[in-house]
Amino acid sequence: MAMPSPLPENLAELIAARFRLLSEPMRLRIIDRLRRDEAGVGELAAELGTSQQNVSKHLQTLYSAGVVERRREGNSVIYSLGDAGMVEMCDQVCGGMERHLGDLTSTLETIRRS
Amino acid sequence: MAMPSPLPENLAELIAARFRLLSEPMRLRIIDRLRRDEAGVGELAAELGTSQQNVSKHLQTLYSAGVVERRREGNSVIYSLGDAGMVEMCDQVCGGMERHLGDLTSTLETIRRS
DNA sequence: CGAGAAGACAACCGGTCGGTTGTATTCTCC
DNA sequence: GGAGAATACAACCGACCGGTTGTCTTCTCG
Repeated sequence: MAMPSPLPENLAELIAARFRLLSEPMRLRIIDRLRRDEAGVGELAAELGTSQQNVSKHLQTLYSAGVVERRREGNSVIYSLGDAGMVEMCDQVCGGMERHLGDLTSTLETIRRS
Repeated sequence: MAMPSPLPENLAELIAARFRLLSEPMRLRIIDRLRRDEAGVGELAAELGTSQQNVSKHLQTLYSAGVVERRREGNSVIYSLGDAGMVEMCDQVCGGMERHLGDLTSTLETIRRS
């Protein structure tokens, strides 16, 4: 897919919003967990070591963006990944970091430059 | 590249920081502009319709993360892209949006769900 | 050397957002 | 129907961050 050039402001905002979804560690960890298997809110909260409310809030964000699907099962709500593209992006950014000579080097580099 | 699972907190933060770089419209527009050709700070500011200070600040951010290279040329400082992976990520997120039935539909969907 | 151009740096402000706390809603089971 | 479990919703707070304003440094050129 070709990006229009110069990138219009409104399109830039749409793309930025997409990246912003993945710019929070907790959301990345939720996606990573759902990548292996669907799960309920309480289950996610327990495994990720945070509150039910926090997980619920992030799941709302991801659901509004279409990243995640949900389905009611008895008293629970089961969430699962609904957008394979997001997982691909996670993998790609990992590749990008590998290209930067590993996490440690990248981190040290950031510190050195700041 | 395989992602470790479950995703450790510190690695999640590194990845999130990477995505956060691309989560701002102005930074995306700077990258998009540099994609075609290298440019100086004032040049970028004029073309993108913002202040010299603002562009300079964003360029510092991108430089610290290794996304952008710089070189002195007389009285100017010329910036250019130094990380091809970032451009690939921009293209991929565009593909993801196309998968969502286009920008308009995606936007309407977001509004409807909020 | 003095003037002016180009860019970097610092302080500040207002909005956004992640996390917490408290509560409302919805379902199950007895 | 009542109790309790699972989840969503709302209000709040503190931190972070984008943009602006002001200034300092560095370079060029006459």
